[in-house]
Amino acid sequence: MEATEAPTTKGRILDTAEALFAEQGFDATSLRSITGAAEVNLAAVHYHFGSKAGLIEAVFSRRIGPLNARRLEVIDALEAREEKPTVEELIEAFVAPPIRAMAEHALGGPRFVRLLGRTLTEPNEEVRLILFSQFRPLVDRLMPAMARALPGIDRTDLCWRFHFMIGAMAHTMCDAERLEFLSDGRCRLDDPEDAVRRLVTFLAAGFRAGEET
Amino acid sequence: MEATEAPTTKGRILDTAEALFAEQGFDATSLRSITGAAEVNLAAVHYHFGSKAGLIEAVFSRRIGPLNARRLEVIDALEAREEKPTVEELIEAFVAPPIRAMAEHALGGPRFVRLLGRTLTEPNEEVRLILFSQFRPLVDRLMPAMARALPGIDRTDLCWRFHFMIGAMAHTMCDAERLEFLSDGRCRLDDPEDAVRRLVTFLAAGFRAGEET
DNA sequence: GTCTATATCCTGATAGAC
DNA sequence: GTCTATCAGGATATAGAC
Repeated sequence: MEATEAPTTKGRILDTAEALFAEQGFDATSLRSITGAAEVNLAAVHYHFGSKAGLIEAVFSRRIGPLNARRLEVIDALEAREEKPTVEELIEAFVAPPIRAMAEHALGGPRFVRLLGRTLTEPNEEVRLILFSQFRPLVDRLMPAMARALPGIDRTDLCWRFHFMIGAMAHTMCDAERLEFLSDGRCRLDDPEDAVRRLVTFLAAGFRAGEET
Repeated sequence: MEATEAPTTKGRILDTAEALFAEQGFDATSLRSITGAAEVNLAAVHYHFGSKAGLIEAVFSRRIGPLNARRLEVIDALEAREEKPTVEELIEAFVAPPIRAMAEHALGGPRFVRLLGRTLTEPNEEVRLILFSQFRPLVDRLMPAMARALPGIDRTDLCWRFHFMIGAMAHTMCDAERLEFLSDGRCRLDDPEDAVRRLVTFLAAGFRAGEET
């Protein structure tokens, strides 16, 4: 599927909805503002997606599949290798794809990444369920691998730390403004590799805390 | 000011709005649903708060003041002491009050904490500004103290790590459900002291990563 | 598939009696 | 301070022509 599907009506709606949802949130974005900006008729939304909820789901499923596929590819490669994957490598496999995607048009760019990050703390029940189901297979692959990489850390701690990791990652994905604010402009999010490196360093140390050596 | 102000109309509106905002978000919560649940007249909202935006601001300012005051108290005590505050102590001063507040009626309990956590990634511009201004003095006290506690970490790294800390904390505050989901029920948020301990351990290790010893 | 026109409902806000 | 009644506008969704 194309990154930007401007030619077709359906694609234009998806692209515009993604952008407006990311900027304003779901409830604050009306179908009228979407169809207006996309220069498409209001009724086209209901024709192609059935309802607003259908459109929201479509916006997510278009991007999350490829994103999680990329993470799983990296994990597969790491586990097929002879040496055991390190904590750093596993964390990077999880954290890097969305952050790198901020610079990649094909995965929705900063617009979608910000939307995804914010949606990780979204109250809307429908949206939660979509994300839960999409993330389940990923968590089921990653958690055991992390456990093997960190034999000194007990399972409960591992879960807590995984939770903290999601929080740090989500916040990095969606709140470049606050980062600039509290660093007085010192830190910026324009170099994804720099951000990934700093995040992985931080998280790996956190995961290793108290490890028996 | 009382924790729950059910007797007065104004207080009932605040309590109910806090609860509904936390469950559904700001846009999805209508004034009618608030006044309905509070068993108060619709017009009372405009009489007491002027507008919906005024109500939102009131919901926050009632709680954030005391919460940040508590953090500053602890930081003051740490800095008045003879020995230099440790990273762990400073992190706890920042992170513990909201997590402990989940068990404290006086600070709004889990309702408000969840609301605050979610609002840290809120797109609504007005709400962002309220939070930014309330957090500025806290950041200005805490960052230099952290820098003194971690002389081996450069300023830019410190800002990034502070950012990661906010993410981990916010996620812990607002997403107990996902924590249970990904831990298959192993981790629960019902013991605040346990959560604080785990979070502080994780974050302190992250902050110390690569420290010159 | 795309359009116009419209149905139906809900939103925040206000005027004015009590 | 609290109420009723209502305004003006925007929301999602749909029916039906082309």
